[in-house]
Amino acid sequence: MTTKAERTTAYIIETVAPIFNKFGYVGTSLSDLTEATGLTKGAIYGNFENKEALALSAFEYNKNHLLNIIDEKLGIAGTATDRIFSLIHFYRQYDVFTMPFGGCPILNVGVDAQNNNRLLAAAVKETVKEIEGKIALVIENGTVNGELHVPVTPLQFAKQLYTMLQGAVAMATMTRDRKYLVNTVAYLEQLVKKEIKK
Amino acid sequence: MTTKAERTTAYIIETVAPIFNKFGYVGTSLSDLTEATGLTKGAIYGNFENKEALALSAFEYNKNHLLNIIDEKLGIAGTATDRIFSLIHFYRQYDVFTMPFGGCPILNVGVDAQNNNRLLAAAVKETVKEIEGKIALVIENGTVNGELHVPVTPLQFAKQLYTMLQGAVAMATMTRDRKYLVNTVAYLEQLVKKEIKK
DNA sequence: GGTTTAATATACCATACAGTATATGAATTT
DNA sequence: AAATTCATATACTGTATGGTATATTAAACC
Repeated sequence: MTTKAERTTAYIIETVAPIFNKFGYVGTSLSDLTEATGLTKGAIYGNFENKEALALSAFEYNKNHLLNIIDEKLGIAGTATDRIFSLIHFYRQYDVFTMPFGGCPILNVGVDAQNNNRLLAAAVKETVKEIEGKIALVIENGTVNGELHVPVTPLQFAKQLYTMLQGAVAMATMTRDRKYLVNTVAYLEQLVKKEIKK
Repeated sequence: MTTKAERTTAYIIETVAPIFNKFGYVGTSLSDLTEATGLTKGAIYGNFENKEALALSAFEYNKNHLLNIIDEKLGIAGTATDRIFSLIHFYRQYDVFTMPFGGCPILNVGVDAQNNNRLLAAAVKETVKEIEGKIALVIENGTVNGELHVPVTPLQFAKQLYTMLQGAVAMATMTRDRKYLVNTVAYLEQLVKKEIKK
C-alpha cells in the first residue's frame, strides 16, 4: 500500500514538473506551485527538502517519461533501420508530445539551468549521454549484423543524429514553428536511407 | 559630441548584456546590474524605462554583434561555397566567440524568454529569420550562377543548415562539450562538398 | 564663472520571495 | 474507539524584489 505522503509526493511532482519545465528554476516561484497544486507550503516542504530538491525530482519525472518513450521507439520489433526510423518519426511530433511537459525538458532545463543550477545542469548532461548511448546501441547492433555501415563509430553517429534532432527541437521551440521538426526528420530519413543502409 | 547620458546608456547596455544572456530575464536582478555597473538604480532607471526595456536593449546589442560577424563571414570575397565554408568554420569556435556574451544569445534568450517574456521571444524569432535570410541569399547567388545545386529552395536549405548549426550550439551548451561544434562543422563541410557543389 | 539643465544617488515604497516553527487535522495502529 | 503517529495548514520570519519620488551632484551653456 502507498502511504498518504507518498501519494502527495507523486501528485506534487507530476503537477509541478511542467511548471518548472516551462518557466525554469528561478522563473518558478513557490506560490506558483502552491497555486497549481492547491496545497500549502507546509505540504510541499513536508515532502521536499527545498525548492531545488523539488525541481530535481520534477526533472527526473520528465526525464523518465522521455526515456521511456525513447526506449519504446527504439525497442520495436524489426531491423536496426526500422528502429532508427521509429525514433526519428517520433520526433516529427516531438512538440505535441512535449506540450504537456511544458516543452522539451532537455532543451529547457539544459539551457535554463546552465548558469542557475549546477545539479540540474549535471542531470541534463547525464540524460543526454544516456539517450546517445541508447541510439548508439541500436546502430552498433545494425553494424555488427552487417545491416548498417556508418562512416564513424556508432556512438559518434548517434551523437550526430541526436544533435540534428535537438537542433530541430531548439529551432521549433524558439520560433514556435513545427516545420523544423518535420523537415529535419525528412532530411534524416534520406540520410539513413542513402548513407548508412547499404 | 555624445552626451553623458548617451555614454552611460551605452555603458550600461554593454555591461549588462552578458549578464542577462547568462542568467536570463527573471534570473537577472536589478542588484546584479547595479553591482556590475557600479551605478545605482537611479542611473539605470534614468536611462531605461524598466527592466524589460533594458533586457531588450541588451539582446539587441548581442544580436547586432552576432549579425555583424555573420555578415562579415558571409561577405568575404570568393565563391558562394567559400562564403558558406567561412560561416560554418566560424561556428567551430562559436563557443569561444560567444563566451564574452555569456553564451549564444539566440539559444539562451530564445529558450529562456519563451515563457517569460513575449517581446524578447519575438525578437529572437525575428533574428532567426534574419540569419536564415542572409544564408539563403548566398546560396541563391551560388544557385543562379550555376555554382551550387541545392535539392530544395535556397531558403529551405539555409534553414536546414542553420538548424544543424544551432543543434550543435545547443548540445555544446548543454553538455559544455565543444566537440559537438567541431563534429557538426566537419559533417556540414562534407555535406556542402558532396551534395550541393556539383 | 555663474546659472540652468541634465544626470545620478539616496532613501524609500509595497510586494513577493524561499524557508520555518508550530498548530491543527487526518491516517494508522493497537 | 482511543492513542499515537504522520501529514498538512497557518502564521510568521528576514531578505530581496522591481520600481519611484526626491535630493544631490555633475555637466552644458551663455
